[in-house]
Amino acid sequence: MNKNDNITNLSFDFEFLDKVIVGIGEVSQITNIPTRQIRYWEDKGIITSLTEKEGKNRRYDYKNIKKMLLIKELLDEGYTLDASAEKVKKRIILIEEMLKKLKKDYS
Amino acid sequence: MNKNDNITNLSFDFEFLDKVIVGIGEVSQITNIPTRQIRYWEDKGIITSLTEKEGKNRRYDYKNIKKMLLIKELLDEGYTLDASAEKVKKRIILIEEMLKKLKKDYS
DNA sequence: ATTCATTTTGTAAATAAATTACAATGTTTG
DNA sequence: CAAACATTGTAATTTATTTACAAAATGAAT
Repeated sequence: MNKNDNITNLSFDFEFLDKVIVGIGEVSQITNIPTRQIRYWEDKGIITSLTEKEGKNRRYDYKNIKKMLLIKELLDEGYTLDASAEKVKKRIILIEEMLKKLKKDYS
Repeated sequence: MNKNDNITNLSFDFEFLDKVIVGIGEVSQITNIPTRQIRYWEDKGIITSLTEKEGKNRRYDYKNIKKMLLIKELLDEGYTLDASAEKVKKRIILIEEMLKKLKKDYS
């Protein structure tokens, strides 16, 4: 499969997933997590933003947005924040590996 | 395939593509199109934002970001803005149909 | 039940980003 | 070169975000 097939084959739009970065307000809308809570999680080191590299305001990549969604699910299931974060770590590693692999295969 | 497999199977993270909305600044970073130009295209009716529904500032969904990227490609190939927009319309319809279909199949 | 740690939420003042509406400058083509 | 098309500039205003303080919830253990 070649890069340009991506145009209509969304199943493999990793370029987009890889490029996309989103401000805290939009992340809040996407995930339904209050901005205040997102900042707290970041303060605790559970998620990370691209602030330093990108600008003055927080920017989150796909990996971290996904992380938030997963943590939120586990919180709802009754896990503590730390436990959720720990559990999610493993999944995130899988996601990262898959993204890396797919990036290699389809570019 | 069920909804929760999405967690590690990124090939089918349509939920994300469907939910994601991005501010004009981030769209500009993602696409390398100046914000000024994005606003101009919107003024011309070539792309649309979710401003009215969402808030005071412009928010773009996946479809419109994709549209911008495609238009940009065609502009580089020498098409005029209107011609590019017209050409892209057809591709966008395909993208929309595919998104709709995949949403139905994998949820 | 009260203590204690964890987690979420509130808010004011300052900074950063986006909007609008005006216009100016490029660019292309007949 | 004229004329339509397209991009870019910018000042003043509005909106969003940040930080840093603190106050409430929440929950578990003693």
